[in-house]
Amino acid sequence: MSAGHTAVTTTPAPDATVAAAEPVIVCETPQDECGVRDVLDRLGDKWSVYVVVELASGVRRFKELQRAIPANISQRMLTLTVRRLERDGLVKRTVYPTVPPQVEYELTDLGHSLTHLVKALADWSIAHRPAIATARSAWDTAHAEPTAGN
Amino acid sequence: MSAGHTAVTTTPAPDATVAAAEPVIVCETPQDECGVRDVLDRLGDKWSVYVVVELASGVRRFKELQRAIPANISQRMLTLTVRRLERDGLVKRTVYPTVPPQVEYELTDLGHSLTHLVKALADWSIAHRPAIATARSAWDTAHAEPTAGN
DNA sequence: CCGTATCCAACTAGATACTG
DNA sequence: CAGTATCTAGTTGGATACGG
Repeated sequence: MSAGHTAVTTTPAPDATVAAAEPVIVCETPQDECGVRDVLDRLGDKWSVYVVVELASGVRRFKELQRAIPANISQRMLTLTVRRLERDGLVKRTVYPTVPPQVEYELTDLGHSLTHLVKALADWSIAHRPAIATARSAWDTAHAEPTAGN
Repeated sequence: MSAGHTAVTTTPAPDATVAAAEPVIVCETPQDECGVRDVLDRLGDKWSVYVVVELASGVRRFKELQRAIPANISQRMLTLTVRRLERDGLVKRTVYPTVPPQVEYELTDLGHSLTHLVKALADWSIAHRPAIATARSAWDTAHAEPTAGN
C-alpha cells in the first residue's frame, strides 16, 4: 500500500505527488466508473439479492419466494423485484394458464452467473464482518456525544 | 426453509419436483442471507463505489475526491460517504492541523480488499452489459403500452 | 393464487448558507 | 479548505384494497 505513512511530523503539507500508485481498478470510461453502478443498481435494492439467492437453489413459485424470504416482503415489493430481474434477463418467468393461476420463477444463465458474484460478496462479508464490527464500535466510541458526563 | 414442499398433489401443472438442484449459495444463517446485505448496504448507496475506486489509486484530499467523481457530488454527500466508510474501517482519515486545514483520505487494508470485490463487480458488469441491454429492450418491446397504434 | 393500484411513511440526495 | 446545518425534492418501501 504505498509507503505513504501519514507523515506525523508537523508537515504543513505532505507531498501530494505521492498519490496514484497502483491502478487497481482501471476504467475505460471514467465517467461511467466501469459500470459497476449497473450491477449495484440491480443488487443494491433491498430484495433482489434475497430472490437471487433463493432462486439459486431452484425453481420457485411466487408464494414460495415470498415465504422463503426472511423479512416479510410484501407482494408489491416481490412483484417489483422479480419484474426488474426479469426485465434484465436474470430471471425467467413462466405462467401456467391454470385455475388458480400458477407462476414459476427461475434463474436464467445470466442469473446463474450473477450467483457467483453474490457468493463473492457473501464470502467477503463473512470474512471481514468482525473487522467491520470492531472498527464501527471503535468509531462510535470515539465519536460519542460529549453531551454530559457520558 | 425446511423440506416443506407445499402439497403439489392438486396442482395439475408442471413437475415442481425439478427444483432444488445445486446449492450454489449456502448460508449458515438463512435469516441473514449470508450477510450479503452488509456489503450491499455499504456499496449500495450512490457514491461509496466512486470513492473506493478513486481511493484505490492512492491518497486523496477532500477536494480532489470531489473533483474526481464524475457526477457532481455535493460536499454534503461526499462527507456522509467518507464518514460511513471511515466508520466501517474501510477508509483512513488524516487531518493536518494547518491553515488552511488539510485532510487526506486513503484506503485501509480492509478497504483495499474491498477493491477486489469492486473489480469483480465491474468485470461482470462489462462482460454481461450487452446481454442485459438486449434482454431489457426485448422486455420493453414486449411490454410496450398497447395504448394506440404505437 | 398472482398481480396491480393507491396512498402514505421513511430515507436519500441536492442546493444553499454559514462556521472553524 | 473542510465541514456542518437546514430545508426541500425525489425515490423507495410498506399497508391495504381490489381485479383476473
